[in-house]
Amino acid sequence: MPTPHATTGASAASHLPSASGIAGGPAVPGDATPGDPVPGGTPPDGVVEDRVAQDGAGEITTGGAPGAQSEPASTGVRTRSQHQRRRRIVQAAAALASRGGVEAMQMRTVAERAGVALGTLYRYFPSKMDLVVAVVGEEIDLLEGSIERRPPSATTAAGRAVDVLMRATRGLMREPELADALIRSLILAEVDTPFGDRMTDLLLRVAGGKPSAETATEEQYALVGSLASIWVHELLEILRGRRTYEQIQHRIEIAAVRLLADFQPPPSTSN
Amino acid sequence: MPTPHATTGASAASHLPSASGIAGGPAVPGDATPGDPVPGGTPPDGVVEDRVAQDGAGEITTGGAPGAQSEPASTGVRTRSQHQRRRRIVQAAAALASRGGVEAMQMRTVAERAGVALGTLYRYFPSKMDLVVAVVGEEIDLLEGSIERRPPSATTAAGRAVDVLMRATRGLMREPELADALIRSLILAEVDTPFGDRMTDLLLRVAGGKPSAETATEEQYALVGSLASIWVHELLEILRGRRTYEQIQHRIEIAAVRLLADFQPPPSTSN
DNA sequence: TGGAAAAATAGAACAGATTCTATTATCTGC
DNA sequence: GCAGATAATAGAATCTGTTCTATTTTTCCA
Repeated sequence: MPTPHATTGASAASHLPSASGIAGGPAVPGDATPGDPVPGGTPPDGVVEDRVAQDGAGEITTGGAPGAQSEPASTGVRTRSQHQRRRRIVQAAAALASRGGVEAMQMRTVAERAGVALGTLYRYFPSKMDLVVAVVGEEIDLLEGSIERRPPSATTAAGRAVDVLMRATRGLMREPELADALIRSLILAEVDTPFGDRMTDLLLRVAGGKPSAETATEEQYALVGSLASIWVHELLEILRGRRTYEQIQHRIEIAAVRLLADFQPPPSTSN
Repeated sequence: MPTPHATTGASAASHLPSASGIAGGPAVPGDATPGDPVPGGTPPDGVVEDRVAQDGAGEITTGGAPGAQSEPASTGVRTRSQHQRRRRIVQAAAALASRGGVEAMQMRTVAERAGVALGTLYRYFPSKMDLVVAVVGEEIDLLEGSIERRPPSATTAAGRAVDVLMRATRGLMREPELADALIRSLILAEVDTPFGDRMTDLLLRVAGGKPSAETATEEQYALVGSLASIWVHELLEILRGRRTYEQIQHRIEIAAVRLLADFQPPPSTSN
């Protein structure tokens, strides 16, 4: 059995071959035969199609990410190739996770696929978890983009929230293995999970209507946060094969209607 | 850094030395110098005081727990010593986790402490996760016992639910390391998490007032389940040091009031 | 342009979970 | 009381995350 270690994973239902992105992003060519070292040069091209090729929030500027003491040398030099390297790493990681889940996303393998040394990979991402977080970050970026392009239109806050959550759910479920890996890993992470929080902000935006912070009462924030945690839980349940989309949607609706009851009804009848 | 591996853990606030149990159970003598093989015979006595010495739901009857094919030999023989062995294992695991968290709960160490061979440990618990699940099971047993002895008295369903959840929270927080280890592990487990589900049932009981199943509408079950998932999430947040008891209580109250709004108000003015 | 600093690299090394093997102990049915 | 089965044991071995070292590249500045 090639499935040891703590974070055992994936027991999801089906697992479609390609297509990735929490918001229905591009597809994953995914086929490049595994064992394929790619030593020093010749970095593998587009393991994951494109997946919003933005330069995520990098860490490695020059001063060193881990616990380096050397002067932070403000010169954000070498940034170009570093960004590319970072991208290649994240893409390789995502591609690997899309298939075998976290288990397949082994550090050594990611390094190989990305064409970097193991040590380099660790310089960019101090731990596997950090890598996972990075991958998730990209996924969420995709979702936010999707929401912006096609904002939820329901007339009630609950309706809009459910819309967003179900959209996110379907997006994630396109790659059950990846979703499983990411979600579980994030829950464990001690790092500020960009998942729950970003999701909460996103929900607050669509539910409250106003993106401003003043609209967000402490209480509203708590309520939306609760809804987000319920969603995460349901996501885990569907991954465990204990829920269907309908059940999830139903449950989230039930909870959303009560939790977001007194949020300003429709964003406005005009818009 | 002695903190490698995926499931990095514990970043909790304080960590009192002894006392264990989600419901404020007995204390943990915990001190028996670690390295102490205890080869074949002489099993170590009471690593963890007593911790509800019930014979949990064992698995190893004789037919083998894993994926054995041999006839299930109904003869539940050797069960006596096996139960004891199982108990010693779980106790050793709990004791170790009470201190260093999951990290300290190393399979080799647990085996040593329990006085069994590594292979035997794996025969009883196919993976570390299974062991964690077993430990959690005992913790929940303690909570249920506590609830039975001193049932929540609030007049509203929400009030009673909050009472139970906060009691559970405080109980778990007595051993942040253990709590952290257990909760995180469970969330990951593919096995039917005895955590969320058992907690949900417990909540449904105190909230709905009636333990019968007919009272539990599909919807009520969903609502209580949602509350449970919110609680788990808050638990993780407090473990991450991002919440105080007050905040958790406040958030849970906010959610409970709305989610359990139309549950039968007081269980009865009499009682 | 020369060289020091920062990055990368290859690859060994280490740690802990899980597996496997050979051997011994304990039962169970007869 | 014995033979075959099942459990348990000791300990080596495997696997993967993480760390460490020596060396080479790359980048940048005086």
